[in-house]
Amino acid sequence: MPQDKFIFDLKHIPIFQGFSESELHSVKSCLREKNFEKGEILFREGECCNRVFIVQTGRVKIFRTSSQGREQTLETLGAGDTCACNPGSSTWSCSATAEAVTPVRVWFLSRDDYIRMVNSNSKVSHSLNVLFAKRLQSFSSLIEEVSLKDVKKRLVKFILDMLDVNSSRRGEENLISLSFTREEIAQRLGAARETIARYLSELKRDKLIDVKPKQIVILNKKGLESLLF
Amino acid sequence: MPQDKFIFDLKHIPIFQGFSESELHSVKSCLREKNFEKGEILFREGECCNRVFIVQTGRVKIFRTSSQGREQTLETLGAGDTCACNPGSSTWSCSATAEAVTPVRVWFLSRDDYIRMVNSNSKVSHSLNVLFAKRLQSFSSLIEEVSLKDVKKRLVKFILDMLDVNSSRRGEENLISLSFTREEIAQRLGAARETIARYLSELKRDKLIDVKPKQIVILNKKGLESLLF
DNA sequence: TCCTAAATGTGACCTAGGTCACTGACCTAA
DNA sequence: TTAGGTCAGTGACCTAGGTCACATTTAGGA
Repeated sequence: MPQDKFIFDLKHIPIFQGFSESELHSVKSCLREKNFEKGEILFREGECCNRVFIVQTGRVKIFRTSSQGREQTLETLGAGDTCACNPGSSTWSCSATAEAVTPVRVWFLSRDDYIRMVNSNSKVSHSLNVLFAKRLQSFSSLIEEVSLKDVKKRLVKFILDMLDVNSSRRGEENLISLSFTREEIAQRLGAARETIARYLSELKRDKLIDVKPKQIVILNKKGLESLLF
Repeated sequence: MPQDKFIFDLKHIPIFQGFSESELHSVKSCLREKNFEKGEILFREGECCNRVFIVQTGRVKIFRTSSQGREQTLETLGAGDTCACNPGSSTWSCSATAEAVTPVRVWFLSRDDYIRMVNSNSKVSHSLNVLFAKRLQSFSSLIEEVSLKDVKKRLVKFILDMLDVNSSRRGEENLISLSFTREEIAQRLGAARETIARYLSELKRDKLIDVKPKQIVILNKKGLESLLF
């Protein structure tokens, strides 16, 4: 039954955790679906921010651009992630740009429905706090990394983080299947593409990792970890 | 009447905006006061984060430290500012360190009282949303600046921002009374003390500003603004 | 299967800005 | 008044990492 499936899906979106069936039904009535091609822009920095997005499938990067065209990725959204501004903000202008890195399917909510939802259900407010707090945490780490750590450390940390995310599969504890290009990694770590390529080569030369197309194999996890300090 | 004064003070704290008298009274009953000397630590990165602070007077810097001892300031809190983590967080460990830059007087709230307050009053949740969203906005700008802008641009932006903050006094539109040391500016902008001194000299040489002890005079605002792009 | 475009590796070069090492200017306490 | 501490300015030096240029590999389409 498609109706039930919808509610089933919603139930697994973090921001709707703990919602009752009836609350989910009222959420459902506001949601619309939309698809974006790879490379399409969901919203642009400075625009009026009149929608809330929830990613169903695909990956979205949120980033800022310098006047010389360099990009810094602030966060990468995957399935279940929500991109929402503060409902009470007077300005409502987007502080960054969002681009589909792969084909993307999202649910979205108009600004008015969003405000209505927040006001009518205090659980939403609570969920938003959790969402914002997590984002703050990750922004704070990003600031520290970009400002205080060198690119090699950032890259090693990135690899180890990816390993944690990927380590679900048994028997492949040391394998990362990489869905990011070097360019994407560079933008996320605030570095140049070439620098990332260079350090990957260096780590390979030092027998800490092995680099294959779309894959990284960890050869010496302890060795990598020791580079973080 | 000191009692009334207390409530009067609370009414002007952004996080308690829109609270009724009785709500403020219940807030009041949880708050305790504490003083910190200049240089004292309010809390340290990694510690269990078991208090919420509201600054009454003085200035507090929130920062992270690299393994080599360099600091990056994340934010500077002044009178009325609140420093609170997400009440629902499972971990509750501070992601940064807070230090009194001047003598500081704060109100604080225990973790338990904080959670109780958030649960019993949905306005608090809403205030937290606003607080977090503002912080996200400023973190996001900080990431962009540190990662994509050179130090000179960051410094010019800092000067112009200070000018906005200070421009309340008539007849002194072009004067900034500086309560930050070069070191503090450097930490906030993610640069070295010497680099800040050098660029200040450069701006002075180029007749854009004049630098006096504890003061900066803007000589050519348009000229400064044109350096931002 | 081949062909083109995108993704990657690497060498050469250059510069922003960090670090070190001084000097001088204040300020406060004895 | 002086001595010690903090703050600020500046020169010398060095290096992480950005940019440019090019060769090479990989991956989808037709």
